[in-house]
Parts: sequence; structure tokens; C-alpha cells
Amino acid sequence: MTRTSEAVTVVRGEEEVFRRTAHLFETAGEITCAANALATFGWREAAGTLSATHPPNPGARVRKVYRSSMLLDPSWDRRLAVIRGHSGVDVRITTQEVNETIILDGRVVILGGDLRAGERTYSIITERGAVQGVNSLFEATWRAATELDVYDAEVAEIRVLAPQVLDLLAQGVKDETAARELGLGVRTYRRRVAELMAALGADSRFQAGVRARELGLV
Amino acid sequence: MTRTSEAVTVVRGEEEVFRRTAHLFETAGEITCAANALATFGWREAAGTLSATHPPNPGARVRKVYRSSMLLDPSWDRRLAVIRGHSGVDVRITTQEVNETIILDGRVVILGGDLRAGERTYSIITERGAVQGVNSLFEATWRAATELDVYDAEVAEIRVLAPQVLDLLAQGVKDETAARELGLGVRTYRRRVAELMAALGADSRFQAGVRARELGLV
DNA sequence: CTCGTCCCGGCAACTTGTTGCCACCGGCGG
DNA sequence: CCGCCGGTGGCAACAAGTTGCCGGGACGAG
Repeated sequence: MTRTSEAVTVVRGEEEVFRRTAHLFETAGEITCAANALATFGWREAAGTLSATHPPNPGARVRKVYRSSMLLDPSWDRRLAVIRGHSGVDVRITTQEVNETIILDGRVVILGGDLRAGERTYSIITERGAVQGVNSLFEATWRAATELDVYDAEVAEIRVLAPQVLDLLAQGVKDETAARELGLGVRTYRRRVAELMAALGADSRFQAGVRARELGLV
Repeated sequence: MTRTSEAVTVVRGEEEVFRRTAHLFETAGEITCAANALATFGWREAAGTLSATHPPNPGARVRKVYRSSMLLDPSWDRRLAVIRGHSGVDVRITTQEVNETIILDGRVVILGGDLRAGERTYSIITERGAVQGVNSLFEATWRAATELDVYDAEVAEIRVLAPQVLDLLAQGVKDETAARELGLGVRTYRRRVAELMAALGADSRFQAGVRARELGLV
């Protein structure tokens, strides 16, 4: 279940990570974190105190980068409210695909890996050089990402039409038809689709379809 | 949970349907059935004896129509073997989208409806006219569908490349690039994509993406 | 009222995807 | 050897999707 080599530990399953790092979270003064899916927002709720919505250390500075597609998730509203309720938690949005990453005090890195047999593999890294490398990458992503409030305002309107657009796309309806259906010009409909694809971080409609389904939006 | 009006009963959840109709399956001499997803192949395994792979009534004539996309499912091979092991079970494949439908002895119809709160709604119909109507529709679908063995032979080759093609599509790779990656001509690559889309019953790549994800192929 | 701003949607240029057509190649039975 | 496949891939015509550009209408501030 566990494989260790020097300063890198590979573990399987969130619970295992939780057990091994809980003490680090409790004392950490700075937690930075990147995530693709809502479910990993500070691990799952069930994990309890580890949730970043209830940072173990009240004084900790928490920074989080989310993938933009999450703003399309129906449950996002509630999450957003929770996040806003906490000061000291700084959230940004990126359109890039990001690996699940947690950095504690710039000293310990937890990297999410592949899913295997239903469980995700995590690497816990303490090796100085590796940690610095990851840190640097994270900072780059952080700088490129946009402030939550800004982003949220930008896409607020998209969210109104998104469900309908997604529905039409999922039905395999042609743009021409779909636009008429929604009472929009074809140009505008395509604008919506483009925004949607951007939000999903998709390069092609196929990919957008996959991601939309992944998020349960269709 | 349950709503009844004359000869139509609406129930929620497979278990409920199972409880109400188990006795019908046991005595039925003719079971016809259409399904979209493998999971509904004679209900879920857990439901036990109701599985059509173990028809309650050994002498029953069983006819099943599956959506073609199921042949792309990795677990299909095993299923296929099981099906082949049973005589009296006649399977056909359609490229059409089919609602989940079960007809017992041409007298009782079970129709799968929408998902609501995670559970699917089923309508159990005994009203003569309605049953005949459904029966007639099913027969039309049945005639239009192709024999399993025939279809399986046709797509046998597709299945070799399908995973790779799906993977490339899911990555948002352009046809040009993807074709080179696979050592194919662009024309041939697109032929594969077209076959894939046909197998998935998709009219657009977006839809194909959704379905592929639905089936867990990506 | 006028100006600025924002969004819509038509137009157009371009890219990407879809499909039929056909020449080409390798195998296989006559 | 020959002709008959079945699959391949280039070509081309067309359909669909993508994007910049711009005129025009709505709406609020000045």
C-alpha cells in the first residue's frame, strides 16, 4: 500500500494521506492548494477537520487555485458562500488543467497522481529541491490565475444560459437550430459555446462533452 | 413514492420495480427488453435472480435490444460470453437511442423514465391498448436492429483502435496530429472517428464526448 | 439629449470536420 | 498469372465551427 524512497512517500487513498499529514495541517502557517474537482476542496467533508473551509490553524494563510470549470457546477454557489465567509482564504481561478497539489509552509508537497483501482495515488514530498520546484510552478500558476471575485463576476451571466446550451449540444443539435431554439443569433450562440468551452478548458467540442459529463452538467 | 392511475403504476427505483414484478418474470414465457446501458442488463446483478442472464423461467423466450455503444464497453466481452452461453436468449443491436423497456408476454410493459434524485422512475403498464402500442414500437425497433453476431463481427476491428482514438479526442488533439500519432492517414483517422460516433449513436463530437464519458471509455 | 459602454448579431475569412470518389496496394482463390 | 476483394489514404467539395470586425440598439451617466 505504501512505497517510500528517501524523501518521497507514495500512498493510496485520501484517508491515508489524511492520517499521515493531519499534524502538518494543524501547525501549518501557509497552505497553498490546487484542485480540479470540487470534491477535493480541502479533501472530502467526511475527513472532517481537514477541510480548508475550516482551516485547522485559524491564523493560516490559505491560497487555493481551482479549475474554472468548477464555476459551472451547480453546487458551486453554496461553496462560494462558504469560502467568502472565511477571511484568510484566497481563491483564484485558472483555465489550465491543474494537478491536485498541496504545499505546506513551502516545505512539504502533496501531489495527486493517477487513479488506480478507484483510489487516487498521492505523493508526499519533503525533499528540498523538489519542493522548491513545485513551489515555483505553483507560484507561476497562481500569478496567471484570476481572483475569484473577478472571475465569478465575469462568468455570472454565462451560468444563466449554460445549462440550456449544454443540453442542446448534448442532443447533437446543430448550431443553427440551437440558436433559433434559444432565440439567439448564431453568432451569439457560438459565443456562448466558446465561453463554455473556455470555462471547461476544452480545446474541442469532444473534449468539452467529456468534461461536461465529468462534471455531471449534462 | 408510488403513484397509480388505472392501469399505470409509477414507481421509483429498481428495487421497487423488482419487488412488484418478480412474480411476473417467474412465469413469463416471453420477455422482450431494450436497454441503453449495460448496468440495466436484466437489472443489476445485486437484484439477483431477476438477471436475464439467468432467466427465471428456463423455457422463456428472451429478446433483447441493446444500444450499439455498449459494444465499446470494456466489460462487454465477458457479458457477451455469458449471453452466448444461454440458448433462448436472442440479442440484437441498434444504433438508435432506446428507452429502457421491458415487455412481458405482450401483456405488461415496464418503461424506464427520467432519473430523479438519483433514482430512475419506472412506469408499469397493463392497459391493453398502451401495451399493444409499445409492443408495436418494440417490434419495429427489433426488426431494424441487427443480429448480435453480425454486428459484433462488424465492429470487432473498430474496438482495436477505439481506445486510442478516444484518448486522443479526449485530449483535444486535432485530427491532423492524432492521425500522425497513430500512423494513419487523416482520412482513415476520420473514418475511425466516424465509426466511433456511429457506434456511440452521436450526431456531433460533443455528443460523442458526453456518451464516451458516460460509458467510462475515457 | 448626447455620449460612452455593453451586448447582440450579421458578415466574412479561416479552420476544422464530414463524406464521396477513386486510385493504389496486398492478399486470395481461380 | 489474373481478377476480385477489402482496407487505405489523397483529393475535393461541402458542412460545421471559430473568430475578428463592425454597425446598431439599449441603457445609464452626465
